[in-house]
Amino acid sequence: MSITANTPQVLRRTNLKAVLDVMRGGGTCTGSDLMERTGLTRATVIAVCDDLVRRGWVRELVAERNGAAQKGRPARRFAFNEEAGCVLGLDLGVATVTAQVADLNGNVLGRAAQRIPGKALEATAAVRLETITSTVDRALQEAGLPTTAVLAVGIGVATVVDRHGNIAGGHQLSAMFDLGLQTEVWRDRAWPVLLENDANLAALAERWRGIAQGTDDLAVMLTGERLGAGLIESGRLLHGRNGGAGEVGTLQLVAGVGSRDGIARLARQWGTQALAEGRQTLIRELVGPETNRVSARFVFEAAAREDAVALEILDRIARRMARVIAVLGTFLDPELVVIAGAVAKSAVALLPTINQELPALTDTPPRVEVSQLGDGIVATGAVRLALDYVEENMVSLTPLGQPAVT
Amino acid sequence: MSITANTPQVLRRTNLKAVLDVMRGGGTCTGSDLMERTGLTRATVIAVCDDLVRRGWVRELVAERNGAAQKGRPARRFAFNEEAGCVLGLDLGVATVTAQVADLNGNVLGRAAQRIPGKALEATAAVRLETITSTVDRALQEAGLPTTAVLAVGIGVATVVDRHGNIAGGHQLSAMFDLGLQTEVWRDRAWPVLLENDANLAALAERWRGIAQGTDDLAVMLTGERLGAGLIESGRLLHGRNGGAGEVGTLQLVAGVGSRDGIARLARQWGTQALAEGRQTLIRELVGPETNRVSARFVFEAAAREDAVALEILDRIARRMARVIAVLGTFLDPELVVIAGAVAKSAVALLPTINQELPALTDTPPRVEVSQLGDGIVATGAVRLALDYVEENMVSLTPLGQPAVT
DNA sequence: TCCTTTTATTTAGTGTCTAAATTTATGTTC
DNA sequence: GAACATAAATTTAGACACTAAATAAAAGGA
Repeated sequence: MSITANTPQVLRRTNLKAVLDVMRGGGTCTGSDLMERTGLTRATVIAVCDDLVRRGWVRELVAERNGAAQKGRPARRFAFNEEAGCVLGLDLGVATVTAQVADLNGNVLGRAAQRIPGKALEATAAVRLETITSTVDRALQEAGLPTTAVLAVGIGVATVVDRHGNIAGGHQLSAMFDLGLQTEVWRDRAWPVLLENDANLAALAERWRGIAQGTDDLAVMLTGERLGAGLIESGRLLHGRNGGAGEVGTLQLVAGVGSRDGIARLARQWGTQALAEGRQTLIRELVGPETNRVSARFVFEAAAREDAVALEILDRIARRMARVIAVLGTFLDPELVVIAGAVAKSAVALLPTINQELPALTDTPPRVEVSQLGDGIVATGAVRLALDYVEENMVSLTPLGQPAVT
Repeated sequence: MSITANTPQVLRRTNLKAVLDVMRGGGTCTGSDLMERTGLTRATVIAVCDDLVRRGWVRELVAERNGAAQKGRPARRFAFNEEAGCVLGLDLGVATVTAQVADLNGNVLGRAAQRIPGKALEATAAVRLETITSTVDRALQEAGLPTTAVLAVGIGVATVVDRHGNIAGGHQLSAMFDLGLQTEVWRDRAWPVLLENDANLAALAERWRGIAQGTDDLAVMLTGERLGAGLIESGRLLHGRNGGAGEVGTLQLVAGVGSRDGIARLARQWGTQALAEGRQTLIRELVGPETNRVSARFVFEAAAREDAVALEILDRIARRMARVIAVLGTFLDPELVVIAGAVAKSAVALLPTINQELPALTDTPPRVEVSQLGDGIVATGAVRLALDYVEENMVSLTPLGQPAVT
């Protein structure tokens, strides 16, 4: 069991990959472009391209005289064939299933979302699986693609997943998501299924399409009902021994530092408490006189209107977040911490307090930003995860509508 | 700028490396052994071995009839040539310089240690460099090796170092160690110099020769006057954006959680305090009546003799360590946390309390152990760092006493 | 039409591997 | 000791993948 390369064909595979890496991400390439970017000779580059076209990953464009007068023999133009297949990104929440279908450049071709019917927490595995499959099928239908087009499926779940994609038992919600997605379900569809923690996928998403582009060291706090962090160091996700890395929610440190609860739950909790104490606040108006069912939204709205009680709640939340971020910053030294999740939009209000608190808590406060990616963040990360898999294994996968090629 | 492989020679280089990886770590190999371990054919394996012998990294042993009667043509026997060069591991402390010389299997051939003359904190760069060089030369002399035998130098420093081996400015002690070791000093000796944080090297050492062998996810708390952690996830050191990962000392969280100070300093501090308060304790006897200069050793010794005040101090230290370990465990999910450093031996006394405290602080308490490596831990890690470099670059380096080979 | 430019393609040569045949150096058996 | 068995090394032939250099193709411009 060691790093072995044997046949000369390994060389070709390496070069196939090198050329694909250059081509991917759009734009057309000429042989000369590829020579420059890969360092290979023209003969090799063309041979590799022909190989890729034959395999279906690349298409050759008809030589179009493109504007500017060009001397010399026209170059053959190649482009990555983003339609050689698609990937699926799933966000399995406690109550909702979200699916995205994307082509191999990551362009979203279809979306679907469904609630788990009935009481989500009590749903059986069968009901859950049924919902997942039908959501996937709807998204594929919208994209106009058959199940055979799917090259990989990335799935985000709200529990601990180790680095091999196995759900770690004994954790909160672990039973709920341990549905045999990798092996049993979709066995007939033969999809490679990649499970990952939702906060980790949020981190992939921020680095791919969010505010963390170009950042190799970051933490994304995915907050809502729960609180979890996705950690990327040197461009790689951190999992820890059992996938528990970033599970800041399980930290029960001295009062106030630990926080099993996300921003939304804290806002609701403390808002409800304020009402129960009969305090004078706009939250009462927003909730209505009849009930005490505070939602996070009401607290943030009241705060936006300068309500003192709501502002105090936000202040408490921000201080708690600052503490968690300070610890993250000290232990991992990320370049950037992103606050993401259901309440990200409202979280902008927390930034001033957080940034004000941080210097007192750590010598090297990280930059803190709020995510702009919105609801689809986990599904987007799941798409990225699936794309990573496909890109890594392209040479051994068979693209859509192509016979197997050796 | 992309992953490129071109000539068929790349294949050979990969296979050279594969064969070396099998051979390294002692023992002799026959062609058949290598065939099995690398998956290459006999013809290739022999060709690669001949190549390695020619380059000087491998030596062929005289065919010795080894005990058991062997049918067939005797196999040629090859062994990694651990004397093809050596590496240097340095531990630059605030007041002391420690050097180890090791062969390419990591066997220590020479050691030396020297104190920085005069007041260490006030020593000039010139004095410091002089001490370093003379310590190195002594160690080489003991090993009986010329400076030309050195293939790489690993250096541990007690400050923040980023993943490229650059000392991050603006940190505690950063100026003290930023001596131009990589470029200016030893320019004439042309050694590759690899700088790394001391706690990180302690982590490498524990994984190589210590209690963490076979562990891919671990944290090593290097504690003494300072407190720093070396973090390994999935077998790789974590640095963070600026190398600050693991600098738990800079954490100024709510009372008691932060800890700029290591175990030794806390023991001294709290011991001194107890004396100042005039409490009845064995520490007084150990220190002597004349003075109040408590050292950590006295506190631990008093505790070993069941002194109530000393035991209370140990309890406080253990609780503080438990908090830091709990945070580490929660954020990074290591398999193992090792307590190392000057006070490691005494730290055994802390284990019961730490293990008792942990479950209340985190849902997933890591295993906690005490290092057995002793004083040389950082230098050992530095040797490992240098070996890693040499092993990675073996194909492009020139071993001792060999002409350059292409 | 001829020249220049840029690119593609072909050809010859080299390095590396595998697979199969051959040789070598031993032990075993009669 | 000759014949046989065995395990390993070595040689040979063939397959690939690459480079480098020569050749061919497809344009624009004088």
